Amino acid sequence: MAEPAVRRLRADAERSVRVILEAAERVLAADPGASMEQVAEAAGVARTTVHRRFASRKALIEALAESAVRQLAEAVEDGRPDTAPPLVSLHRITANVLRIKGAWSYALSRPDDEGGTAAAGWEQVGARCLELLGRARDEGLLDASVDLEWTRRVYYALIGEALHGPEAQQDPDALATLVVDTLLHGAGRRSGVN
Amino acid sequence: MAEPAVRRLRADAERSVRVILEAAERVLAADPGASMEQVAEAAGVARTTVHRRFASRKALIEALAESAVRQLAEAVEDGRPDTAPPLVSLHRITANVLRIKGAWSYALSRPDDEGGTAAAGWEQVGARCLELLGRARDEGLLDASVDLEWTRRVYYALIGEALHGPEAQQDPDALATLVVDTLLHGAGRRSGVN
DNA sequence: CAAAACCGCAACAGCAGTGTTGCAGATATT
DNA sequence: AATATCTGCAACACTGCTGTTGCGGTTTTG
Repeated sequence: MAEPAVRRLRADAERSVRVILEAAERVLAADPGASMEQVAEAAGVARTTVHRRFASRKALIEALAESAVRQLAEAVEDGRPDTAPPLVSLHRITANVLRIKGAWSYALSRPDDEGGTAAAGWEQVGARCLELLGRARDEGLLDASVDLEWTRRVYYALIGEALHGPEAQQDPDALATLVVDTLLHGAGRRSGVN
Repeated sequence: MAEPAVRRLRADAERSVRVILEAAERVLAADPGASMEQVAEAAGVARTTVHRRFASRKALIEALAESAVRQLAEAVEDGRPDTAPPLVSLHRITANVLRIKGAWSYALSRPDDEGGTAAAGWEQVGARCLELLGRARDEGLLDASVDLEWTRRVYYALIGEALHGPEAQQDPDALATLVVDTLLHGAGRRSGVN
């Protein structure tokens, strides 16, 4: 079952796939409507080669999303969301995800695509995130009255926002601190309570 | 100066413009790559009529953005951002903006378009928002150490997020409360301090 | 009511993007 | 070294969207 259904690709072909996916990310992030031609050019490859590796434009984008969401899921798991203390895990995951999402911003920009292999990955990430937030709430890190779904969406939005402005230049840990801090305390006045 | 450079449109033509803009919002919100044909059909109008009123696809989208941003600016001003108490103004503006942005989500989805008439409107809205937040900080509503730019972007993101999920069905005031509350306090545990 | 403006309809030209095929030469695999 | 695979290139058909023009009929305006 672990063996691929199709015969394994030759080394250079596999490299082409990688290069094309990376180029697609760059080009489509700059212009979501960009053509296969532009992707091919950015990859330093002929347009026909792109079509050889990916049956259609749709297939390319789906493959891109799947590749990225796999890395994202890995980034989440690396933060040990179900064993480490919630605050620690939250910080680690945030830093990891910021790194991945910075590199694959386009590929990860359509979580709700319906009917793709990537959808499953998104559900896993979403579930893990909810578990973590639930644990955080149980341990008193989050207010008992918060809506976890809403909190998760706010968390996603903060991550997305942190990657856009000038602060995106900061090192990942500082950024993660900003995101987590904002998520937990907002912008209101601190009452000396940490 | 106040008189239009072009001769005033006939009543039915002006109505066409409005109908087309509303249809464009609906159609493009569902699919940003939708064709003029689809817009025309949704508006109950021939495709050529769309082209008669808007020189090009680009012009249509620009007009749509401008119309929406004008309403947005109005919604902000209605909240009296520079006279009312910050918290009151913040709540009112949030409710107003949620209403407008709910109706024109596509038209308002590209604040940084560069080189359009709408850009000026966006700058005005952004400036007003910053002023308000600055006043809120001066009066102790926001923490003295917060970055106003970051706070503003978080505010925008929260508004955008509030319009997507299930909570979007709630009445505008409850929604505004959720947004403002999250902005000020985040999701962390409340320390009994209001 | 008469002029002007607007609309729908049909037809057209043009263009850009997609996806396919065939072949000759380069590259990896055994 | 022999074979299978991959690539670039050129060409092609096809589709869908844009933008334009002209005309006959309708609606607003003054």
